[in-house]
Amino acid sequence: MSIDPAETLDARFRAAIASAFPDLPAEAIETHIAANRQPKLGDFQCNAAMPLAKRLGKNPREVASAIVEHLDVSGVAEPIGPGAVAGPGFINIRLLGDALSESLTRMDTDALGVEAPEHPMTVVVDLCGVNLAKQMHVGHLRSTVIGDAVARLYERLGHKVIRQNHVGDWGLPIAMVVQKLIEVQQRGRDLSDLSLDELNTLYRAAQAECKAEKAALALIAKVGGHPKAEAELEMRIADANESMERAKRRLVKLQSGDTESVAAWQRVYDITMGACLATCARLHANVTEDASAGESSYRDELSDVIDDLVRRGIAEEDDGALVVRVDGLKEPCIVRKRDGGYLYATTDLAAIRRRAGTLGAERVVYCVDARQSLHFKQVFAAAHKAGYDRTPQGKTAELFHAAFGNVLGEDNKPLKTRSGENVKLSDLIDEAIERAAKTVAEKNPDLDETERAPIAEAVAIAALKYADLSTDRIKDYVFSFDRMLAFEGDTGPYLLYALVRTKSIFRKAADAGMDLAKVGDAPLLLEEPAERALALALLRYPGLLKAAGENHEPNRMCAYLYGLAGAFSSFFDQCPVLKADTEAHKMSRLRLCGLTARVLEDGLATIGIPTVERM
RNA sequence: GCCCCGGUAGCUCAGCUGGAUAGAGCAGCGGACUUCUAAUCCGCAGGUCGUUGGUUCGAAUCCAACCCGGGGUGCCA
Repeated sequence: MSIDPAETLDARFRAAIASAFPDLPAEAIETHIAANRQPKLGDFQCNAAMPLAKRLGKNPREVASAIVEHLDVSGVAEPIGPGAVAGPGFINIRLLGDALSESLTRMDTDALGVEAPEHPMTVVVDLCGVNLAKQMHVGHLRSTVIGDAVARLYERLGHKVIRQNHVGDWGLPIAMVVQKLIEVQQRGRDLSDLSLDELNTLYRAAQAECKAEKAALALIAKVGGHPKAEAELEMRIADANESMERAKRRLVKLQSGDTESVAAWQRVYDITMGACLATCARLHANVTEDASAGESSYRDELSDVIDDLVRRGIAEEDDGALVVRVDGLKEPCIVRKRDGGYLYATTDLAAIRRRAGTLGAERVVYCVDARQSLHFKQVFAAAHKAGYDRTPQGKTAELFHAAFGNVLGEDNKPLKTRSGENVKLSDLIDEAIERAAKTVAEKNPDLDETERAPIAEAVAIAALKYADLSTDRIKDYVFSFDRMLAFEGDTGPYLLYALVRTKSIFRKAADAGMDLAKVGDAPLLLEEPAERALALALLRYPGLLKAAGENHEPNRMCAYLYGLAGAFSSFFDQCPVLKADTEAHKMSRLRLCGLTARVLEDGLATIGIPTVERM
């Protein structure tokens, strides 16, 4: 018997359907066991009769009756007679209290009922994706937070995870800032105390310098502008062109390993990554230096990829560019520009080749902005055509784009500062902590200063991450400190609060001199509706974890944990623990508290949300 | 033009891949605290699930068309 009652019921109903309809091929049997929508009617329901009736051309209620007649749920559920068939053919199921507590008892292990996978996979998770010379901003929040959660989910399920931070650390834009940095250095600026802010300023200056206003010139040429204005614009374009030429020359030097260029590049890299990894650490996101696999790391593989694509006839010339055409997509994947330069598609192909071919990834999950969706369709298809998605064992890796939407401001437009700039992630974290500290101080004045600071930080990060993880990935979401830190309702702090209450009661019990060593073996008495509801919620954990992980849907874990916390809060409200009538009830309820605590902690840790002991 | 993604309560969002009377949280109203941490719980009210057709025992969910919003769309990333 499985820990999950739904699985046990699935097996029993499968058997019943098979014996009721012997002509039905085994693979055609679907039991459609689901949690009952109305707890009044039962814990679970079987919805198999209706589709089966359609297939067999019979009356669904008669089919349901036939299933019930052949059904054996002894030891699992209360007897199911013809009266359990409702509506068009639903079969309502109520678990036996004993079966419920037995299942829960067997779930109460270190693994919390999560079984090791039959075939552990190697999974590469592409996350974070910062760019050199730029601060981490809200654009990186989701990739980092969701990516880390996806990675942790796979790890928790027992797979091998390799995180890859596909740092934007190569190409012309980076050459621009390197060029700029060297110019500044030549003017006597000592680079030893260079900050990321300053680098960012240099980056923007370089971008501005190189941007020729060709569109404006074309317009003036067409409409006819003031000759003086035109002359001035032409001069600026000449300057821009010159800056661009310098940047291009710098890129060539960088690519050829020129000492001065590489040193400057390394400086840019170190400063940016230092700040990036520090921010990831503040976010409790497991992104470290050894996850870094920037675009620069593929620089020596690009020409090889191109040669290979050409040699094997996978890519073809088109209008001077080199493209890979794939079935079902109108737009081909451009892998080399007319001027011979490579594109991000080229790097991404090399990345897939390395991830599947060298790292042995059977799955690669890209936690990247939804706007890249066409790009990934093209690259995935091109990689498949070229066989770059093949593992050393000859398997075809599954490539997923775990796309996500924008973070919006209260005005429903992408979140920006008042001056229209990207919001720095570190500023966002600072403000969240500041606000959380205020509330924590308000709600629990008993905490002293040294205790309060780490709690405020955890609460803030939990609020921030939960807000990002709890909605459907693909949708945009509106960022609001007030809502995420409101400490009421569906928020990170609510979950932490529920956990804190499970912890607090153990401290109280210890103070009262109870023997807590025996709690782990206490028989579980599930009598009150709130106890049953909590038990049913707990038992859903292993199945939920698997579904949330394999489908890259952290929001399902959030919804589950919120439901569990709610079930616990109701239980806590309705069932006295330390003041229960009998010793057996005290112990049973303490064990429920302990199990709830561990599932909450495990679930939160699995999506990268920090927890606290008290708040 | 073509392609992708969204549209569910006043607001912010779920909806387990076709199941019963569409659910939460905020906000509103009404209850429960000399507390096992009320950052909570219980209840009330709030909906033509963008629109119109179709598929079937049954549709927020699948199909088609259209409307609105966002994004992408051959040599930026």
